Amino acid sequence: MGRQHRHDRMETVEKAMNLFWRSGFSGTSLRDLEACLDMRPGSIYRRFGNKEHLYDEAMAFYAAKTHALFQSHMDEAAEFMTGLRQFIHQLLAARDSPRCCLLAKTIVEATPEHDRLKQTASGMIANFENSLVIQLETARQSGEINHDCDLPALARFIQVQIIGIRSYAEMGQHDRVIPALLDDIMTAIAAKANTVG
Amino acid sequence: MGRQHRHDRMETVEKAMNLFWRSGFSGTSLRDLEACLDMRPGSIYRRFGNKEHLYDEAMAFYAAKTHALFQSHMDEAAEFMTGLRQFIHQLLAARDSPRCCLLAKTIVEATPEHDRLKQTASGMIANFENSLVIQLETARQSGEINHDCDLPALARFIQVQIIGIRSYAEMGQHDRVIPALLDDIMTAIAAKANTVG
DNA sequence: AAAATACTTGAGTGATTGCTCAAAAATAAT
DNA sequence: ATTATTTTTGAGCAATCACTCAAGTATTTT
Repeated sequence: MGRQHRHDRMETVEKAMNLFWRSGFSGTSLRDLEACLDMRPGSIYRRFGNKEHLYDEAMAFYAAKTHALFQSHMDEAAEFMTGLRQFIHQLLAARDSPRCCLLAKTIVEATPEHDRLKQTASGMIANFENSLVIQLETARQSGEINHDCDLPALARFIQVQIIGIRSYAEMGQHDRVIPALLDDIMTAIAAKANTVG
Repeated sequence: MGRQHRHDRMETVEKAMNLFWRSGFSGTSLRDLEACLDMRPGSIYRRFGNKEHLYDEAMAFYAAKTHALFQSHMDEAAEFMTGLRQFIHQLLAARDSPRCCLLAKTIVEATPEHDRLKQTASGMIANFENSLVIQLETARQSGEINHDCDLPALARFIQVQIIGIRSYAEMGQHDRVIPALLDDIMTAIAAKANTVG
C-alpha cells in the first residue's frame, strides 16, 4: 500500500556508485547526487539514511558486480590463468569507468574520521580474496598450480598486482604500456603459482 | 626589509604534506590546515596562493623526500635489488605516515575538476620512473640485470609493485603478510630483471 | 625617530555543505 | 469515495567551505 518508488533501487545505487567511483566520497556532494539520481534530498535520505549509508550500498553493489564479472570469466575459461587475465583485461578496458578499484580507492582515500568506510572496503577486499582462494584450489586440483603452493599468499599477491596495475592505469598511460604490464604481472603470478610455499 | 616569516617555509610545507597525505585534498579543510600549520587564513593565502597551490608544493616536497630516500638507499647498497628492498621496506615501516603513496593517492582521488593535480602527480611519478631507469642502467652495467632487459618496462613493473603493496598495506593487515608480500614482489622483480626483453 | 616595507591577524564574505521536515502527491485498503 | 499509508518534494536550516581585506605588528632603511 502507499505510493510506489519512482526509481528502481538497484539502478539508483548503480548511478550513485558510478558517481562516487569517479569523484570519491568527499568529492561528491549531495547536490551532485541529487542531479545524478534525479531525486530530491528528502527522497535520498528517506531511502538511504545518509551519504555514508549510500556509499556503503554503492561499495556493496560494486563488490557484487566485480565478483560476478570474476566468476563469469572463471566459468567460461578452461584455465584459471586465462580467466584471470581476461578478467583483469576487462577491468582495464572499461571506457566509461575509472580504471582504479573503488574499494582500493576507498581504503586509500578514507579520512581518519571515516574509518568505518575503510573497514567496510577492507572487508570486501578480503571477501574477494577468499573467492580467489576458492578458484585457486580448483586450479591446484587440476594441476595448473603447484601442489605445495600457499594459496592465501598467492591470492594476496594477485590482489597487489590487480590494485597496482589498476591504480597505475589511472594515470592514463600510452596504450602500449598497460597491455605490456598485464603480460608482466601475469608472468609473475604464474611464476609464483609454480613455486613451493 | 619588513617583517620576517613566523615559520620556515619547508617545515610548513612538510606539515601540510602530512595532513594532505592522511586526509586527502577534498578531505582537508582550510580550518584543518590553519590548526596544523598554526597560521591564520590570510597568512596561508599570502604565502601559498590557494589550497591547490599548497597541495602542489606538498606533492613536490613529498616527491623530493621520497626521491632522496631512494637515492640514499641506492648509494649505500652494494646491489640494486637490496637497495630497492630496503627502500620499499622503509616506505612500509613508517609508523606515523600512511602506507600508501601520496602521488598514487592523488591520481586515484583527484576529481575530474581537479585534473591538474592528477597531471602533476602523474608527472612526478614519471620522474621517479626515470630515476629508477638510471639506477637500473648502472645495475645492468654491473651485470646484476640481464643485458637485453627492457629497462623502462622493468621500471614500470617496479612502480606497479610499489603502488600495489603500499595501497594493500593501507588496509592495516596482519604484521606477517606485508613482509611476505615484500618477498614475493622482490622475487617477481628479480625474475623480470633476469629476463630478455 | 620616522618612514617604508612586509608579514600576520581574524572578523567576515558569499557560496556550498549535509541534512530536515511539513506539505503535496500517489497508491492501497476500506 | 474515503481513509490510511507511503513516497516525493523543495524551501530552507545551521554549519562549514575556500577565501578576502583592512588593520595591526614586526623589521629594515633612512
